[in-house]
Amino acid sequence: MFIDIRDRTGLTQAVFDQEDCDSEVMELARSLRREDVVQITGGVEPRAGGTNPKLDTGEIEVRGTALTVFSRSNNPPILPDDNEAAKMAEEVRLRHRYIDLRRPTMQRTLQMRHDLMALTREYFYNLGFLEIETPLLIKSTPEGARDFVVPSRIYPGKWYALPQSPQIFKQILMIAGCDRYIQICKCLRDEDPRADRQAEFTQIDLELSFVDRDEVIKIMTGFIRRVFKQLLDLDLGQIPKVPWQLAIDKWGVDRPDMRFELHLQDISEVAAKTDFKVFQSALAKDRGVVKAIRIPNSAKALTRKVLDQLQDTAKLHGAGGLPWTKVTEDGFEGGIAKFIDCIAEELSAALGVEPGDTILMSCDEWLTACESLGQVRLHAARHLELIDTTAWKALWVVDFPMFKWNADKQRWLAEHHPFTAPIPEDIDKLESDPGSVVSAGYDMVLNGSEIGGGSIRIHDSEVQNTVFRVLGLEEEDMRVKFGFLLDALSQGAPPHGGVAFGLDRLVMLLMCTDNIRDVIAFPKTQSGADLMTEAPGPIDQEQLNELQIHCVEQVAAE
RNA sequence: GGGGCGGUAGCUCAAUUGGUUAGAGUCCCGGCCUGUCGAGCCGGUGGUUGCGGGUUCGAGUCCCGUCCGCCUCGCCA
Repeated sequence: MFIDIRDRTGLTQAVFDQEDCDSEVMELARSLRREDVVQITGGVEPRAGGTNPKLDTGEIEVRGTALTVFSRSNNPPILPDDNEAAKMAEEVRLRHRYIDLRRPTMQRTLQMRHDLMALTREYFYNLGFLEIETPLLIKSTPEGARDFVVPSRIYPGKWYALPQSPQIFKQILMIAGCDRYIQICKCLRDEDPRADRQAEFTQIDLELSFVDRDEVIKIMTGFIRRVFKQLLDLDLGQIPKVPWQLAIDKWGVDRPDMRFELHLQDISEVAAKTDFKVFQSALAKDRGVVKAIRIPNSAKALTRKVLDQLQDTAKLHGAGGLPWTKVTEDGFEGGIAKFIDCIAEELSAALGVEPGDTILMSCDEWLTACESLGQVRLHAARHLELIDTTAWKALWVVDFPMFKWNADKQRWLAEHHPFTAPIPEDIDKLESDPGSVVSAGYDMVLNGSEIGGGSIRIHDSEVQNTVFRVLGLEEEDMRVKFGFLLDALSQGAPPHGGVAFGLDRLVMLLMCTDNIRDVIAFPKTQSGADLMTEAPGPIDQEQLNELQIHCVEQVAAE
């Protein structure tokens, strides 16, 4: 009579034999069913009937002499089995989360998440950081994501917001003389979730006084290297700083995946020598460029169908199309070959092509051309399996532009957030030429995923006012919404800066999953529902009355 | 808010041009066997085909609406 017993550390076999225990125990053991909760008393011994190499505990077994049944389980709707779970609809796993979490992988993930949090606190506490909590019920601030909102009972018609991040509070803590702050905190943004994004997520949030960009980067580099060394026994090595402009130029994204090559190259000069209208009209644009990537030995793999899919990718990201050609012994063939034959030699030399290569191109205004081809680069690499999945490539992206122009709203938006400082030499240009101002922000990127970012903040209320003005916030509006911050800044504010790391995404990387729900004990679905508790749910009329909230439209169902 | 894919037994799936009583594996229950560990053999329970309409002699299948899940664009300072 064999029984697999499982706890959070793993699986062990127990055996009940008439030679070891009386018939009552035998009978009770025989009555055991899946997921019953038991206590087994007995000796640990080498297995009598041969070992099982597939189990960590395959060489031993517990020979039961006594048995207590703490609790019986109904027949479980799903099994806590990693292989089963891989095939199962995620919906049913989320509905029965208490069973799904029993799976070995889930237990390991929860352990990993805990280890990361413990390590984080230890690392920063040792550097003199203070863990300080900030409020959950706060004032709604403009800009940024949509706020989750909580009605006030005491002030009918007024609302709290839940924090999108503790940003302003941690800056105020610096002004309050707290020097070094850390918090592992929940952040809430009422935006549609994604595979790697939840409305409710966890941040490793910190802020330091009297630092410059490179000091923050140094501390965080030490942190992330420690994380991977301690949790995965992996040395990330030196972490290079890449200016934003170079990142876009070379990889076509502000979070480059450096685990594979396929760099974007600028072929504007050569392309200008053709009569190809598509190139010519792109080059005629302000900052118009022609970019190309060379994909070695891909002529066969990149079939017409695949190229069409890549073209869809390019179009989705703003390009008009995806000019391409293949390289043969006899020159270019297919795609736009006939338009660029005239520059075949020059272009081949510039790109260093060889027969069997495919050349993919984009042409447009610089940012669009780079970004669309950057996405093509990613998709092509995935399709051709060029990504070294055992590699770990981290970098810092620095020198972001301070603002980006939003054509729809016809105004400047903060690239990072409105409290980010410009680099000192660009302060004069804030109002005269906002588009050229470089910010003191920094993002850490690991394997093409942004895992953290931050900036040196503005610690001068005049500069802060100027930035608000550039962002088109009215003077009066500023007073109402950020008056307390401006007041604080004018009461002696130290230079300060900080960073926030996405805890969930870090655990995703550590556990090698691309599903954020796998690293959160009780996650929500893509429509923000908790399938286990069925939140969000209705509330009593009495509660509504108390809050003086009247629902205009009753929900039809029920 | 837009696009794509999906929803049939507890779970994973099948079901011909619309056609008999919606099947299989697994799980579960019972029996036999058994130092088993992906056990084996025999038998059994289990279904409002997500929901609501419509077309039809007849709908899992076709049409309309709706709900839910996943991926994705917008969005995510």
